[in-house]
Amino acid sequence: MAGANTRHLTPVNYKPLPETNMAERYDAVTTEKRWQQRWDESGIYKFHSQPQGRKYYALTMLPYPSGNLHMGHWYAYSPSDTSARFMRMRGYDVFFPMGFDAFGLPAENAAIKRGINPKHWTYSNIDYMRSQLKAMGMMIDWEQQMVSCDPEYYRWNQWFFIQFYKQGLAYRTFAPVDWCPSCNTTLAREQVKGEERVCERCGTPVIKKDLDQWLFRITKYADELLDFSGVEWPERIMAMQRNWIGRSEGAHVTFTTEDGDPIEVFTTRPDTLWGATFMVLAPEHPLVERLTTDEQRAEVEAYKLAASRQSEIERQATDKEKTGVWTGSYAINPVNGERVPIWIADYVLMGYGTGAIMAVPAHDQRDFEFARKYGLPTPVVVQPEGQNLDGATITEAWPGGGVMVNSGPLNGIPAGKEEGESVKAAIQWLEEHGKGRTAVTYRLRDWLISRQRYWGTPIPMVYCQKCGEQPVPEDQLPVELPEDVDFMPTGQSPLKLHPTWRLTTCPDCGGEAERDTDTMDTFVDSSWYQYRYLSPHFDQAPFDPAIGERWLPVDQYTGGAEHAVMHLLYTRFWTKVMRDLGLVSFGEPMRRLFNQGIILGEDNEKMSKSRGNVIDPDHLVARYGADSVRLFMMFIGPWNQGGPWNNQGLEGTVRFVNRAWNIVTEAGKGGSGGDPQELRRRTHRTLKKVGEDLERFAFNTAIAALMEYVNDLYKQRETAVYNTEAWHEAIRALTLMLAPLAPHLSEELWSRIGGEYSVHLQPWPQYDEALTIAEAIELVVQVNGKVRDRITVPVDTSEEQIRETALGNDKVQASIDGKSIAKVVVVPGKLVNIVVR
RNA sequence: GCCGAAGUGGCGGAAUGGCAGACGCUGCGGUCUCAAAAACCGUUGAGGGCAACCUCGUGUGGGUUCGACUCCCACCUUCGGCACCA
Repeated sequence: MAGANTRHLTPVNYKPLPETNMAERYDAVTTEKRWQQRWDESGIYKFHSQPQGRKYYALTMLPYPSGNLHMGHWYAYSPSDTSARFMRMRGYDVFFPMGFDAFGLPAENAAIKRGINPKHWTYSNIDYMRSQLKAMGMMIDWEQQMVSCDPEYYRWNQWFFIQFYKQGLAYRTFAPVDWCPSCNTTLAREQVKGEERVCERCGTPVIKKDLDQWLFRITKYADELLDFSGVEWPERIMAMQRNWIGRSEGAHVTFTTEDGDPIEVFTTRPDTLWGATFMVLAPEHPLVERLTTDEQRAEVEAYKLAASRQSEIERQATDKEKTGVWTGSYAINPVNGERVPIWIADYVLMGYGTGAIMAVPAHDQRDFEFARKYGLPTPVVVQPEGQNLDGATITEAWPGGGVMVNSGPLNGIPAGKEEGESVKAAIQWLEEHGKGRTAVTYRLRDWLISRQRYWGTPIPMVYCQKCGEQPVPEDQLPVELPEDVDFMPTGQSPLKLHPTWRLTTCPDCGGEAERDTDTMDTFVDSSWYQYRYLSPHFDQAPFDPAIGERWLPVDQYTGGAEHAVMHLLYTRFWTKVMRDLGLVSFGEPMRRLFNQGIILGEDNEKMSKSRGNVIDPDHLVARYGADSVRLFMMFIGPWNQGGPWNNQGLEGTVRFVNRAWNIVTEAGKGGSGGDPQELRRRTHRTLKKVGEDLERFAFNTAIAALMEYVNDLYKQRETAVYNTEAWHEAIRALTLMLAPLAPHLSEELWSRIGGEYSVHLQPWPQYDEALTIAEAIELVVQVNGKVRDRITVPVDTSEEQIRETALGNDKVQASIDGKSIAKVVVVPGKLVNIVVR
């Protein structure tokens, strides 16, 4: 760190202020406004399309323009801005852009409820929120802003859609899909949350509908999305994505009905095939119709009807008793030729695997419960070591290991998935006999992107009676949203009800055709916005490749963890497609990710209007200034933990701002005592600590260190070190260290001590390692691990000398009390531990 | 059930093998003031002692170590995600 390029602090710029009797109070509110204006005018945050030196792309999740910045925004943005400023002082050319995720339902709902035009509503919100963001003191170049509802942005959503379509990555299908009855639109599987299966944005339970919908083939990238090599993301997010993708290895096995129809099943335990005594199909399985015998038809139909009427939640309740109905038919177990009855049951889902399973009741708890209920046999084929399970008497399934029994060629092989174990052997046998093959399934579904709403990107497809579906030619993009639309929530896309918009001509034959009237999921907008920031008005491609080459990818992304399996998965997918399209040379959009926690109300509950615990940042800023609010956001605790707001806690950082102001601007009395060298040590130790803490996003401890430092300076000011060079160095260092954390205060202080505009263009002061080392150090002296005394010794004291000093210590002698000394542990710089018996 | 995070004073938290509780809030005492606010100074884990000091203490129980909030094993609790996923 403190190498040849060390920039030592020089106190030359410090001009002592004239002594005044009356201390000037810091007026945060007017000072902040003044500097914000100056920053704007002087363009110190201007983006460089050619980075000056090492580039650092710091990105934070963009807001939805709801019309007001809340505490959550402050909690997300204060530290990310501080970090960006810090990196800039560390010598990087930092790009820290901001934009608006401007498509979405609230705009449309405002139109429905209050008759306001969604576009006007959105843009006036954006104007207001931009002024709020400026009031936070963020380091944003607003020239680089992107707004997703601008045609110049969503034009490229449409362009991407067409590229996806050409690559076979976008396709339309008619299928049962999740529908939110409150938002009146379909949702992607990721956007249905929890056991209650509720809509991600409004919390309403979703229902199933059969609809024609566009999907993106994210499943094609499932395996690649499981690979996180080369990125530094929180373990939690990677685990959630892995979990969501749900890769599961096993085999496809083909059973045959007595009529000769194949039924394919997926299993992770092909080794237990010899213990399969029945099959179960999902009630919706297409073969059920043909398999059902006349005698069983009434019962099967009744069961299917009942299953279809059950809500998804009821059906998927894990604790529900298993139910099912026999179809009347049998299949042949391919490994041993046995006849096994084919049942239908709602615990088998059409949406996973093949919608059909082989049931091995002795080794799968679900199958076991089902078999016991309906009197089906439960033969054991895996015998756990040292036991002798009997299929007739077991009371639960044995899913664990052991040795294969009653399994023909597998007998005697140890059960397991490893090389030389039963699963591999079974797959080999199946492949050799043409009865099955190794297979992988995923829980991940393709990304459904059609939305039956107005305020989004029109899907650039037209439907011609003669030529079928046709993409809109790229030179006709964007397909613009019409403004004269009725916003009645009918459950159909408002665009469908527009008298003329949907009528167009076929790009192929020129005949009459209709546009797709759905719009895209707004998560499409945020899947690639980080690229658009680089050149928000570029009209030849989604972004200017020359700038992209210099600035991409994002070095540090920050945002909430709630996007783990939505936005953060989609944007990884999108980047991989962009790579395959030749637009970028990398496959991961963000090298590092940090998830901030959630700021809570004073009652430790999530802030909400209904709880009445919402704290309005604007009021606080108007009263205390933005710096104090920023500082408190960062001081609460580790950024990734979140935590409760506390109004009195804010007073603490307000006080700190005033104390920092006072120590820099107020003259001290001086006095006797004090050691300039000791002060320099404090200064350089603080520089080291604060720098290291900001580097690792430990804003809370960085601020604590600065508080300690200011407290110390208050004491030092009344000693002879006041107004020495060491003092001036300290004041200057303090001002610079405050710059990323409290940008307005430090700018004002910097100008007061004669610094050249701007403090935000200054390099971060380097500490001098040699100066951080004390001449004398205090060592703890322990006897049997208990602290008995502290001794102060010169830093270069030998171990032998330390040992003797410690042993000679009065208190130590008293504690030893004649016992024999077994061992003396000396840890240089830390302690001495004397072990006695 | 599986995966992940966390458990430390009255509160937010600090310490990643070496002085537990930095820093801040709250409370208590004081300076200033006619008074209050602000500001400043002191104090604030529990128990004991007139005192110097002593004992206990980081969810629980074990273990490793000269030494454990920190590492290992088992468990408890809370939060987040997933889940009849075959």
